[in-house]
Amino acid sequence: MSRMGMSSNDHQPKQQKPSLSRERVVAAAIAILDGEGENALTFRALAKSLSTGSGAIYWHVADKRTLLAAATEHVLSEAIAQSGRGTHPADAVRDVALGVFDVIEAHPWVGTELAREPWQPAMTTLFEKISAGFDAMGVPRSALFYCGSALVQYLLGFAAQAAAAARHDFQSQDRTEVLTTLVARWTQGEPADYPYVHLLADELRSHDEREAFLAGLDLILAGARNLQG
Amino acid sequence: MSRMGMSSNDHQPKQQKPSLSRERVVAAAIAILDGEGENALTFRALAKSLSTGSGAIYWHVADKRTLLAAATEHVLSEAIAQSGRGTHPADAVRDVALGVFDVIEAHPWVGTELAREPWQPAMTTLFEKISAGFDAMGVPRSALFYCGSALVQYLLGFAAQAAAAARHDFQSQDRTEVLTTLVARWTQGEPADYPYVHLLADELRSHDEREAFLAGLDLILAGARNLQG
DNA sequence: ACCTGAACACCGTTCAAGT
DNA sequence: ACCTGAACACCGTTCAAGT
Repeated sequence: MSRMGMSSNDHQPKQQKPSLSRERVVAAAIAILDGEGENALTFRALAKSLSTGSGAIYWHVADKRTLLAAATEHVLSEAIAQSGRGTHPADAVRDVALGVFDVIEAHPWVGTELAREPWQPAMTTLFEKISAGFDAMGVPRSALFYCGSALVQYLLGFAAQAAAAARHDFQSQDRTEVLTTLVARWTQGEPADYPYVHLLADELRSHDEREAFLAGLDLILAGARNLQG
Repeated sequence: MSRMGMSSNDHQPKQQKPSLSRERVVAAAIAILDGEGENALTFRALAKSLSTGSGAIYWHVADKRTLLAAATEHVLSEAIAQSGRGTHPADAVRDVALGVFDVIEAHPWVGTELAREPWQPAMTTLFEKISAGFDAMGVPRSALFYCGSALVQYLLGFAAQAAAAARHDFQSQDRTEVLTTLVARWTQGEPADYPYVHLLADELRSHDEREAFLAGLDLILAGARNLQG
């Protein structure tokens, strides 16, 4: 018990690089996806950021699809596992959906991945939770499946849209202008034929994303409540 | 035996190949997408099917993203333009959504494309139509945007799921088995923790796709009706 | 068991050269 | 104006060879 101090650290070992592991690979992939965008994730870039060869990565993950799924699972599973609180069942369902909303806002590439591969393991946990919520809300057994599916689809649609928006913003910064140009191109100089689209464009410029998400969610919840007993 | 007519085939004109055009390129792309799947569409395959060089295609379409968008637009726009009939406004909205449903069932790659690039021109027309429907249903102006967005997102989520399912079916034929294995992997031998997921799996095996789609749609319509002034 | 990095089999896209 | 097809700059993935 003598030996105070940092004797174990005295002669610091030469900066030895930590060995690879599946977790480190996934963590590095997430860092690239978050920091440089979806297109920046290549096995070469990943190998460089891990100071290794591109072939080494294949020892820890089967292929790129698996890597993307693992990255998605990593950021999604915890959020979903911890969500679902709320005094009323409908609040619990809202809380689960908002958990996914927040993850996608923070990591838009998760939206892309969910839109391509909806049934990640974490989404199964999500389905379980929201089904339990609908059940507690009094939705009849026979309609549980429809309600759960509808909510998941609403979520996936939001994921797709958010991811596409993030991709576009990534390369042309000016969100408002992009939108105006887009609507103008759509309506091709006949704005009178597309009054609602122009309303959409105005709302898109001013709306609060989270609020709109919740409003859509509430439509489904109201529809589900409508099915009670 | 030796001489059965066929005189109409006498001195056939020399097989002169028709010149390329944007429409022919898009049509050939659709044929490949429908017949051989999304992965089969490459500029080389396209060039071969058109008996030309891969570089020639670039004279008619800017790049692959544009080509995919044009193909999507081609199969989607007509369906959407002709849809929206119905005596009651809600029926009209249903009819528009079902139009997209049918297109995706017939061309699953449209689902993939919509999930990646939601705001194709045809989708703008769709938004216009369903907004008009909600308006006619009595939804207040301030909620039109939410209702339209929610319906579009539900549609996009369905598109993503249908496309993913089609991709999986494409390479492993046995739909039922794929599903069972998937659910088994998700629930990792603790089926008691995932009762609703097992319900989902059972329903997925037996449900009618169109009916489920409509049921989810009606949740949103019911929610919207709930907003009536 | 784990890592290296060159090599392979593709891609989308470009472009000098042809008609 | 339109087409050709080789060439370029990437990819994901493999694999003999190293430790």
